[in-house]
Amino acid sequence: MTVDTKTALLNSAESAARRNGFDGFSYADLAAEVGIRKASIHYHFPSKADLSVALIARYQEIFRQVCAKIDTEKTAGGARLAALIERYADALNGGQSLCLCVAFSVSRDGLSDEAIAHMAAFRRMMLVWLETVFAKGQADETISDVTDPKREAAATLALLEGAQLSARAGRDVALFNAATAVLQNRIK
Amino acid sequence: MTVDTKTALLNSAESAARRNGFDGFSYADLAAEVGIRKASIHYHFPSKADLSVALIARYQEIFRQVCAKIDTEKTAGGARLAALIERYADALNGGQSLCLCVAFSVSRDGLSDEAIAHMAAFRRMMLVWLETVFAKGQADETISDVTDPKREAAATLALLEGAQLSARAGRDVALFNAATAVLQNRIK
DNA sequence: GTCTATATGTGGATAGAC
DNA sequence: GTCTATCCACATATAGAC
Repeated sequence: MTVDTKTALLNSAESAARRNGFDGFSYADLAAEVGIRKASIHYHFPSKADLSVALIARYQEIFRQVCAKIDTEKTAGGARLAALIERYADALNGGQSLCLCVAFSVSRDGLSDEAIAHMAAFRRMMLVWLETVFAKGQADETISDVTDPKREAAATLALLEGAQLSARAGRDVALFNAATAVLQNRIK
Repeated sequence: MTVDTKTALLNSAESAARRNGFDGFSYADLAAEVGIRKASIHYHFPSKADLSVALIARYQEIFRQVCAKIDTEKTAGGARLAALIERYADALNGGQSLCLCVAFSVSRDGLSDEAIAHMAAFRRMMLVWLETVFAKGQADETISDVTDPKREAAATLALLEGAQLSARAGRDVALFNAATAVLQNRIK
């Protein structure tokens, strides 16, 4: 199935941003991949800041659906947590890609205030969801040693992002698994 | 006390890199801060890749000393872990800076293979040290719920780096403390 | 919507005088 | 060691034809 130019640009940009960071690709790169001239991109996204906002907004919406899907497919807290960890592992693409939120976290410019606000909103969304997951896992005893669900949520998001970072740095998914092994073992 | 030009350049570059990433500063920036012309920088560091290697090599050496100092000042495993966490918190500079290793992990180019190898060596060094810390904390019972020291080490390094990332993204040190609260509470 | 052509800025890097 | 001057590549962005 073919996608419209705007979607093709978003797909290409997201892939590039997750591989090299938001400052790590240019309109020329996108143009080459999508098959139009770089000037044409400005018709869809007048500035690169506009593109950054569109990217992170779409990403947040996708993850909202991902979490919702996990909620319908899994009932146990532990199973839901395991599903999210797997999602973060898959996002690595063999050690080449990062979660868009992690990739954006290090870019210096190009990111408008609006994009930064979206990033914060994304993290808040994930924290809320993770908190309910840990609360459920504590109640149904599918996650061991749960103290405070809110704190567990904050620790888990940081752990997943940090594990991605070291895996990407070493171009080795095994590093992600090593960093998340303790967490995985808490899942019954 | 005044420092020589080369050291001043390294200091300025490290600060800039930890704030904005390795691709987030230019020779022009360094020149302005140090007070020489940018062409002069090439005398000390012919290419920016040379600068990246010098930066990460110096950083690893500093941390080798940091860990050694902690080992002499603290004996309990828990106290040693607490000291490292505090070091990572301080490195945030109120939410503006990252550990150089984290900052480098997201840069795309400019980093030579040599610099990447140094980064991997830095992480390995920290993992080895953390493993001994957890082993000690398990033995002297100053860290609770220690399962496998090697896995705990991998999880802790990822957690610290991830916690820095979210704190930097939100420009708020409280986010670092929130993410590390569970770990902190395991220290007796 | 996409094109060609171009403006404008900034990056790292070099040559050669002092 | 540091300077001035300059080069070249590449970035985002705009104007205007089709």
